[in-house]
Amino acid sequence: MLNADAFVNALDHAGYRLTEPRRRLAGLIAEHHGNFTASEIETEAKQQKLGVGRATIFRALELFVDLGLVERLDLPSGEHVYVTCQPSHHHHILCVVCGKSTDVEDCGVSAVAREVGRRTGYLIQSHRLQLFAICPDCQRTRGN
Amino acid sequence: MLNADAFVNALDHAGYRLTEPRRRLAGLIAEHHGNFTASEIETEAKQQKLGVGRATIFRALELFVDLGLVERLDLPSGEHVYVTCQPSHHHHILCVVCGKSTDVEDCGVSAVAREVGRRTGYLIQSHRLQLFAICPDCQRTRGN
DNA sequence: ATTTTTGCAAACCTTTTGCATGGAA
DNA sequence: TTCCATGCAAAAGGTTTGCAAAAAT
Repeated sequence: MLNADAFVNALDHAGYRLTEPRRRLAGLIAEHHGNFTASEIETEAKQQKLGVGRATIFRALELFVDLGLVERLDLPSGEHVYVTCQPSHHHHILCVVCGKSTDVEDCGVSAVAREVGRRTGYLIQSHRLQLFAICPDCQRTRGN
Repeated sequence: MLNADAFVNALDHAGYRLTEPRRRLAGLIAEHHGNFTASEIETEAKQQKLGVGRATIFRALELFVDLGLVERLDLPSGEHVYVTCQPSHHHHILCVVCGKSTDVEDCGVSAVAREVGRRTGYLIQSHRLQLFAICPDCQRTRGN
């Protein structure tokens, strides 16, 4: 979980202007512990009368993705969701109940990728692993 | 690579009607060695004057996905592409140059998923691995 | 001052849906 | 003949873009 300052600092550090809309969106995003969609952000911004337009939301999200603070994931349903994350190579595990997302370090996926490359003759450039699961909290709640 | 008959047989076996639009789309899809988008299929259908509507294309693709003959993947760009595949659990390796797709068996990913589950306390439900690479043919062609 | 950023609205693209017609079983 | 499937056109989402106005440096 990142706080709003992390976003603002990253913007500043990368030479982007620290505008009010960006600060407000940083605040909104930082409040999310799970995944979120662009339109959820839009709805929240509207409810809280933050006065930021749709386009600005998409532009800010793209910016945060570029800065590596946010990642866009594709659910099996095809829906696009965003999650905040640390800016390093990693994978994501998503709770299918509450939507919470956790970063996962490599855990051997790279080795698997390398192995597949050897077997198939493909020259692996990159890989993505997505895990869908039930988080500890939701396991307790639902008695699984 | 599946041929058009495989699609037709699968439809028949599952009790779906063997209509002309479905046969034609099966033929179109079978011609694809790499990935393809719904709108590519639409364009091709239009060029070849197959007389199948957009809606029918989406409905047929959904059907083929349900039958496990086609899978929908999400590229990092967010674009949705389809690939033909064998109906069993597996992963995909996509050539970033020519778009060709190859099925990959497990190769240890399940073990990784289990390991992650143990470490994080999440109860893993499913996983997806996508590999982006350069296929042997394209390696030769480009002298990599 | 200068340049970036914003909001708005419209455009765009992909996918879905309603419904009358047509075709398979 | 009875449903299932199709085509069309419209609707529905989600995302991007053009541009003049506003804000940050």
